[in-house]
Amino acid sequence: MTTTDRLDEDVPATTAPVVTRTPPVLPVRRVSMADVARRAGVSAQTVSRVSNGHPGVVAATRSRVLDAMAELGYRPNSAARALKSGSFRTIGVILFSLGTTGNVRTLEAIAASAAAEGYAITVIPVEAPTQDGVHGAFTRLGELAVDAIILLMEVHLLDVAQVSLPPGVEVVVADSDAGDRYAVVDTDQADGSRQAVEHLLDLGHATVHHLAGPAHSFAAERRADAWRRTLEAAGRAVPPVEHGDWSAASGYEAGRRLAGRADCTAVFVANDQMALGLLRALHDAGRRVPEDVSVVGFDDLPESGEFLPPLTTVHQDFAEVGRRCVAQVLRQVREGVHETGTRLVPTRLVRRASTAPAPGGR
Amino acid sequence: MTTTDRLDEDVPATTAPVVTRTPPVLPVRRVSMADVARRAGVSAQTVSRVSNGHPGVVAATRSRVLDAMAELGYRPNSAARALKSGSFRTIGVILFSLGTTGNVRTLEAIAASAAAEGYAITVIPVEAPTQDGVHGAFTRLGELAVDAIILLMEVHLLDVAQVSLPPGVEVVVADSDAGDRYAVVDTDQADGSRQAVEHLLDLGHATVHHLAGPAHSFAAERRADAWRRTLEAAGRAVPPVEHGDWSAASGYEAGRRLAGRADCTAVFVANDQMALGLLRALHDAGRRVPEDVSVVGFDDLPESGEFLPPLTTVHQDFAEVGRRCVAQVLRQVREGVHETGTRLVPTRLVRRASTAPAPGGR
DNA sequence: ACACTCGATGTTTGCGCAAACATCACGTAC
DNA sequence: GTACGTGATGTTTGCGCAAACATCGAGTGT
Repeated sequence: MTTTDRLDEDVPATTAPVVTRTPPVLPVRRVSMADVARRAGVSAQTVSRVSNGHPGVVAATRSRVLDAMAELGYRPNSAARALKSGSFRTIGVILFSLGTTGNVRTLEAIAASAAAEGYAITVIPVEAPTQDGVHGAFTRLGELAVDAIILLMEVHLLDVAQVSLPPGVEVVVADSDAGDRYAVVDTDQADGSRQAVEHLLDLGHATVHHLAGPAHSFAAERRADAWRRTLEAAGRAVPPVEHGDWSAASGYEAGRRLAGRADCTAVFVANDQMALGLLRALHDAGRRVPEDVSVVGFDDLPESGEFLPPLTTVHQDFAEVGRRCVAQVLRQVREGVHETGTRLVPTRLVRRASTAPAPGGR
Repeated sequence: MTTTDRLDEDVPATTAPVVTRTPPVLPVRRVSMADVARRAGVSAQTVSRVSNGHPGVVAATRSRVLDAMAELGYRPNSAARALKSGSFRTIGVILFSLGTTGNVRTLEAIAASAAAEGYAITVIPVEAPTQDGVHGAFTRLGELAVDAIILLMEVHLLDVAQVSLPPGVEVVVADSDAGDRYAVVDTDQADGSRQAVEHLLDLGHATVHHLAGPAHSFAAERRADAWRRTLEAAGRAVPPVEHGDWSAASGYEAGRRLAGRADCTAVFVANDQMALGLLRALHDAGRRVPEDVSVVGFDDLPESGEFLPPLTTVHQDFAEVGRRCVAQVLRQVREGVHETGTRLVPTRLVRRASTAPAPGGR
């Protein structure tokens, strides 16, 4: 330790755990339309009209009502409004985890798109059933105050988690395969993988190894499938697949195994985080990237361009996926139709410094 | 290009943009308690009692009602319930961006804690006012169907975004400084920074450079302040500060500038993403880490252990921050008290491979 | 000058639910 | 046998809002 003490005394604002209480302002019944109406000397209906911007209220009356609203601090009760209108103006997003970049970025786009449409987003994390018997509070999703649901997970996991979607609520699915039952919006996993593998083959590599995601993952399967098909279509050998769990640490482990294979000159990694770990494993094993081994990732994280070396990867347009999910689900809600089928969002390869011609050519 | 065509034809499920429509099932008025009551041959009130698990319903009646519910697919209308009870069982989380790891991880913990308490989370992204005049749909936060709000941003940004918190709603703030007005839960930024700087000084570095976050950020200020104080308390020179915007790319830029300073043997970086870019900049400049330059980050991302080299960093317990936010805000809601004051969540230094004794000792 | 139109505003009503209160059928005490 | 308690169930009511309908007054055409 050096000489400084804790610095707390100098920064009282953040460190003093002082708790002041203001007395419970006792059941302050919230001001209702009737209160505003009384104050403004009009009927409740007129307040409603002003509140909703309906026409047919003369300017003088309108401003009198607005003044009353401001003085009383009126804010409409959305429960009552929802009860009347039957709509909550809210979309539920069900997901397993916020731990993956894809989910988060998609959620962000969903939230932004929904806000632009005047909808709020309710996030519903469902727990893996690995937890002891106690399930999350949302086994009864039916009670959620949402008009529609976007499922940001694989459909079959719903069963695993022992939750069932409420009937009569519109659903759009991302990141899964259920185009026969639901409207699905997804990244074009297959085409992105094809681009990645072809890029490596074009560089002269005899074949391409693959570090896949977890076995049960739909996205991981899609990417591995497309990798295999592309190799087969080009008449190349299909090396055994390595599996990770999407984490950088699992990428490191798999990378140690791959580094040991002398024939491994090119790796297509199913996401950028695992690619990060793989890069470190190759570095530790003395295999240079890209001189000895070329690496392509999948996702294009904001920081992938700062890896050592900057990572060539498949760019996913999470924002577009989110936007389309919202557009689709709102269309279903508004038009009252239930649609099925899959819409794919294109991907594109971003070439950086982690890929190079095969050592020795071919 | 190699020989493969697009693979689409082989994977019809994900690629066929077929849209089937089922006819709008016309105003399917949702089944209400009255419907269930009629079916079960009881009164609506009895249905209500069963629905809420109230005692005083004989077993035979109860099961008759439950059967009717199941047959009709009844699910309670949360709008009506909220209208009666005055509570939505929902907490709003207001944030600027889901682009920072801290926000996301905290949000995740908030969602999990809230779910455990039977509360849902509504995410409200507010837009930076840099957008042309059009503000988000949530300028009128007052209409949100929430019982309380957790503010995951700096309070003063509310003004910047021209939104104001609805009166009468309980608020808890994270990642900001407003302990005089609100209950605040925050990471102990100052102590974490102190640990980082002292660690570097203990390793024999004459002083420590700092790559700070954006100037307007509260967290960035706190970390820079503590860095400066710790150096001053140890009687060391305080080098000029570099600034980034939290992104890895900005870390690279700042790293290029720092790499040019011969006296720079130790850098405390305000977050791990910038540290990633800084590592690459040092590498590109031929400065070895940790032999020539030691680097300490802040956050401890899941992948920070896979950087090249694995990053020594300050671990933030985002999950604990989230949990405390929920606990605090629910306490305020349930007990009807408004509290102020700040609670700090401790941090700890995680030592990995990016720090080493100063070159040449001192 | 009269009937009539039309815009501004007020009144009634019911959304689904759950407290509060009412009723009803038993059983028990004396 | 009468009175009364007890527990199960039914009835009434109103939460806050906004459609639907009612009313009212001022203008318009002839």
